[in-house]
Amino acid sequence: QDRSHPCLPEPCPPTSLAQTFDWMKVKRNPPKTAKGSDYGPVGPPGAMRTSFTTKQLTELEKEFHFNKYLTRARRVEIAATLDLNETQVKIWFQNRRMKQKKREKEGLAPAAAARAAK
Amino acid sequence: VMILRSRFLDARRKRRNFSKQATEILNEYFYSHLSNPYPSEEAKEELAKKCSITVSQVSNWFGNKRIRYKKNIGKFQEEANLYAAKTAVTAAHAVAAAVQNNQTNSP
DNA sequence: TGTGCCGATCAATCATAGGA
DNA sequence: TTCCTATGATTGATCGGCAC
Repeated sequence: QDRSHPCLPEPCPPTSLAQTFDWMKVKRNPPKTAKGSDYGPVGPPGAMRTSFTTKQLTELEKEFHFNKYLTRARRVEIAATLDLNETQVKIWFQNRRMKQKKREKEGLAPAAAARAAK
Repeated sequence: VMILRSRFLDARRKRRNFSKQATEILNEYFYSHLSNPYPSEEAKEELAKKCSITVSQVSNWFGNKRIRYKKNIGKFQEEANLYAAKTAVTAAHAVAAAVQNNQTNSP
């Protein structure tokens, strides 16, 4: 919770006509990716964006091909096998489903667009 | 190290910059809605059509624009004033046309 | 009251395009 | 060609809302 420093100047250019709207102040909470166990070296506070390994991504893709949705049991199993949080696995599947939907959508639009363009 | 991930799986990242006119249209929308630059799905579709790009690309453009704008507002000041002036002129013309039209068709 | 999903978005990063 | 900045795309994770 140290993101909001109490002494930030935040000066506005003199001849600035543009205002500072709320959307420009939006700040998200940092990822709370604390592994199941613990870590000693570094990584004390919250955490950072996890970078999945090729192996983890390959296994996740393989599983996704088999099942678009996971059961609690399967999620636990995969998380343990790939050394990830259950949440990370859950979120990965969620994002993967959205990605799939987006691709299907984009995969049909071009055809229609090409037809409409003629 | 193993960060070599995408090197393999992302050969598709062959991007092309949008046309100058497309960028012009997107910027006009962005700066004329600077108080809330979040186009609705319908607005995105309309922009996509005008710019000849996909709705996803419009979303990407606004996402990148918002983040980069607030990251360094000063850097975009010049651009912001440029488009603000442009839309102001457009608005003025619209008003003038409206007045003209009102005088012509006043029952 | 708690959990998962959706849709949108954020934020950091990747990789290329473009200019000096 | 080399170096640096601008920019489109990708993606792990967050936010608000909804359903159960």
